[in-house]
Amino acid sequence: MNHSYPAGRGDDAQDDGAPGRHFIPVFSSDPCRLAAAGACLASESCQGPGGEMPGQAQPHGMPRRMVRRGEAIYRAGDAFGNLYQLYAGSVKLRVTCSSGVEQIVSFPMAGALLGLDGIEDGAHTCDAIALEDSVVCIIPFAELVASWGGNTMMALRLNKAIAQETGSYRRLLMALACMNSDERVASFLLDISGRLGASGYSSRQFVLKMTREDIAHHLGMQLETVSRVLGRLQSARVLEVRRRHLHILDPDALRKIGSGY
Amino acid sequence: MNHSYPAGRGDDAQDDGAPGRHFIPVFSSDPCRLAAAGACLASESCQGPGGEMPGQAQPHGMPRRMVRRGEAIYRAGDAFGNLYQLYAGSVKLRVTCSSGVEQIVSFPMAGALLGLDGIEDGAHTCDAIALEDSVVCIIPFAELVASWGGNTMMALRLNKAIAQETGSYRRLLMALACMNSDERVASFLLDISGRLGASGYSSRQFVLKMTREDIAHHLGMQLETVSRVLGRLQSARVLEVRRRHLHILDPDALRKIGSGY
DNA sequence: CGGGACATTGATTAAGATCAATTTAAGTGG
DNA sequence: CCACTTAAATTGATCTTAATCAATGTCCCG
Repeated sequence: MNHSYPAGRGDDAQDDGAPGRHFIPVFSSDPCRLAAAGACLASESCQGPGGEMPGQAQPHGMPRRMVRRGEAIYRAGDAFGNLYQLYAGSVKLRVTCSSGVEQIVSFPMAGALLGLDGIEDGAHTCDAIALEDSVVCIIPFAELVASWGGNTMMALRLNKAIAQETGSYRRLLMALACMNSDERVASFLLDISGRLGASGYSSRQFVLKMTREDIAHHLGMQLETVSRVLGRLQSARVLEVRRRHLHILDPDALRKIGSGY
Repeated sequence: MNHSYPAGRGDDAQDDGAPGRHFIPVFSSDPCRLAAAGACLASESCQGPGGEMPGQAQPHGMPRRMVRRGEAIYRAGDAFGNLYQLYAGSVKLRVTCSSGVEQIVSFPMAGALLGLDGIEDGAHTCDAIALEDSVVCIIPFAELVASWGGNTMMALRLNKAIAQETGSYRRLLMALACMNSDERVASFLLDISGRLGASGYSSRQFVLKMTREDIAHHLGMQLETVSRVLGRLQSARVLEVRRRHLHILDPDALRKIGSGY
């Protein structure tokens, strides 16, 4: 019962090949991990080690912007001009439909490319709201395209990025269409866990940056239901939940639940 | 009560600027309407009037393929090599998840570009199943990319096509997350109606090419529920339903329901 | 040390799933 | 062309899940 906060204290350093980073910092001080993944669209020269986190540094030659918790990076209706690479922090992408109901379409984390929703017809359709103080690299779209200079590979890279977004929507679609609330929450947690793990954080212990209401609006359910499911998973000794602090006790059980028993 | 089948007999020829085509033929004999819309990716030369429908003609210089009802154009797991432009007919895009539950992610109609789900990681993730005898233009992806020859405009056109697919998934997502079954069915019918209207068919009277089960699997509900909703809409004099034959009596009422009253 | 946002928990209700039985239409082959 | 076969659709009865309404608890921030 005597939890050692802050959560993220890794008892799973053997988790995967990632560096043992046991705390989840508010600000990441990594070099652009997109460059490492070959996924950085900004420029080929984005390869510097740059381990420091200077307030206004521009390792890509691209401007950065700091966004405080709750602030928008862009809003639905804004003219599409830039893509944004989320350098540090986390974000919710929200669509508000005419009747005022809101849906969270995704929770991008550090490394994600934001703003693709503006490509369809020149205006953004989502609000991108920071869930914590965050930093984005601003990538002017016109410059990006110009920088390709007829290099088809670069164009295909963007294609793939958009297609990946499509794919993630398709997966969420499946969840909403065919899963019950337990399954939805389980697969949501596994998604978060997996992405944190892939970024080198603990995939077993972490802090949710979003409210229960955000999760509910993401999974197409009510916040009370989210709370109840978490409670149930805790009773079943699959999770340990303390507010936003989450500890996955039994990943296998969670996976089983997430894929429909 | 004495319906004049086949449905599609337009009592709404004034519907929009489209040519008065009152029956829905199994085979369309239109020229590539994608060329007209500037959306044909296959080639710039795809502009011929070509009103005839020769079995193996290749107006794009691209091969065509005929698919019979129930056949797959491609299947999940197939290596991604081609895009397909649906020249005539209609299709369901189906994802089957590990637990065997299936979800219909979309119902592409004539003009649609198929196969984009393969771009993400080189293999298709959906089955594309013909709902009726259909014809597709096969567009080898490598050739398509090669044909751009450094022309960024063409790359951007494909970007936009993928982004549109993303957008349509986002809209379906909203429907599944925030709408009740009446609203879902109404907005589904409006979508079909709108797309038929945009293609020059009657947007008021048409034949659904898919089963109730397909619709249910698209909207995340049970086929019985689809049937009941249609029954209710019929009682409310919003629709006239006869099996697959559908007549929208009160489009305004349907729109109201579709957007949450 | 409050004050307010966020979260949990309980009781009740309603929407849709599920189970089950017909009904209807569309092919199919004699 | 008609009887037969089968897939699809409708309809009814019941049950389950999650929504809704409401109260209370807890933590974080100033």
